[in-house]
Amino acid sequence: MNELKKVRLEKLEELQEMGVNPFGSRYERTSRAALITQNFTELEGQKVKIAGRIMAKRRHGKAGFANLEDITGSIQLYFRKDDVGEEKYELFKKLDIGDILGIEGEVFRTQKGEVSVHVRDMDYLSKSLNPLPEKWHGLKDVELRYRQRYVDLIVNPEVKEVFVKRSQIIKEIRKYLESKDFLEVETPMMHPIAGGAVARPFITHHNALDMELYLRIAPELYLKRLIVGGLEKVYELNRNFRNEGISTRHNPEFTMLELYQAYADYEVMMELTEDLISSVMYKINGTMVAEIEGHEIDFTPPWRRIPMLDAIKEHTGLDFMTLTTDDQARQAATKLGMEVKAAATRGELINEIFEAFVEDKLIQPTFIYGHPVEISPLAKRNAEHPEFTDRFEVFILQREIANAFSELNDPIDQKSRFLKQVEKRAGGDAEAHMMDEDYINALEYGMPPAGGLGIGIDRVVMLLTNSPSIRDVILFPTLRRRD
RNA sequence: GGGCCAUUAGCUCAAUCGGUAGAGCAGCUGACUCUUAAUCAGAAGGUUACAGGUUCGAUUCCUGUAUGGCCCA
Repeated sequence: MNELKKVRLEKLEELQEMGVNPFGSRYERTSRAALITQNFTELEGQKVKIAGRIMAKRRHGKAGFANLEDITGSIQLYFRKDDVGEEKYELFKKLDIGDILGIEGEVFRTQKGEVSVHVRDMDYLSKSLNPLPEKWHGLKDVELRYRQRYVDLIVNPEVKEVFVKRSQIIKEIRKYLESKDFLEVETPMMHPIAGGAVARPFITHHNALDMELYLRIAPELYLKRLIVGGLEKVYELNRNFRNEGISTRHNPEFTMLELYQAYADYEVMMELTEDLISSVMYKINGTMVAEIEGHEIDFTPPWRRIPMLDAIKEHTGLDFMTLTTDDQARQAATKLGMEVKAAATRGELINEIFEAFVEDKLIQPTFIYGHPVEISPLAKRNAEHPEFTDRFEVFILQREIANAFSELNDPIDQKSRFLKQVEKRAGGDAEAHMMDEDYINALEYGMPPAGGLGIGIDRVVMLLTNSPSIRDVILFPTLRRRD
């Protein structure tokens, strides 16, 4: 144990010897730190009771100052031996930065003009035993910041701001969807069959049922069962789990909004997406244009809409309207310098070329639509070009933000798509879809045509808070355990 | 999974060519009844991530491990 902690433990004992409980209980506050400054004219000379954490202390012999912080901000405290008495002044002298106090005193303004509380009485609410990081530089070590987010939140005010904003963003999304009559539902997080996305799942085990379960990779198939059931407009805003690598844009558990609207299609979803994200942007930041990582991003709708094949043509010169066979596609991809698997299909290569040559060019909000059917096993085929689907993804600042499509409601086509996925799986693709007979069964009862949309909430929060890493918008990001 | 980088006092950071590991903040002792990164004086605080190796001598060079960061897959 380090010296600093020992000193604090000794102080704790001294407090107890003085008859002071270092870990107090309920404290009725009459005001808050920042409110005192805001309402100074009404509060001047009035008695207030506040509580919070001591973040700075300046002592001058028989008087001194401290700063107390609560959720609203900071307020200066003024202690005078003559006013609080010998015993309480001893307590003030023993105060450590980090201690949590209840304070009673009068509001006044110091000679230098700072609104402060002239302390008359103080209660210990919690003695802090661990020393806090430095007041000026805060906590910089990113590993410590993630592992001990509580310390990060205490000393780095901008971190608190990000997570307050995150909460506001999610609240605004819910308000928006409620105003459009969407019903918020909760579907299982533990799935007997992991479906609805291309990803590897986490596996867990139910003891009583002696059954393997998967943490969900997406709620999609359950939400569409509800569309079959007639709920018409549903959404779920909650966690998904994918057993994949960790990066600045990936966390194994992440928050996703999925919504489904009966009798709509992917074009309705485009309108909804740009309206939802831009209006939340405006509500949160008061502007449609944001400077993010050196780029000026304009969220004003309508956003650019461009077919995937046109985007590829724009950035590589390749026209896949004329490259119609798998063979031609493989040759073209090889020419671009890509490593091409012998069995790669045209649709798969279109997707790979898009990811390799187009994605990182997409800065402004852009709808990319018309994805190949091979990589879209749950999306409706395009009426004119059945090898493509009525699907889109939204990219902002090179990041995939949303994914949506007209939902495939033909159970026979869906079954054959599943079978193709099962084949891929058998061929070693751990991300390929599993067969879900019950989902087919649901579709066989008849699912109205519907538009579906998924939005990566963490990535939206990253954009709206100008955070370069997903770990900056997740309170407790996944880390390796440290023993 | 691969590449590069980082790890030094509670925190933020130094340390020349391989030669006794330093500072600021915090903490401790003392002075100070309007300071606000308070000031002044003094003393203290280190398994240099961990395990090896090379060397008379390693924070420094080499190997491995751990954790983290960035990039790539």
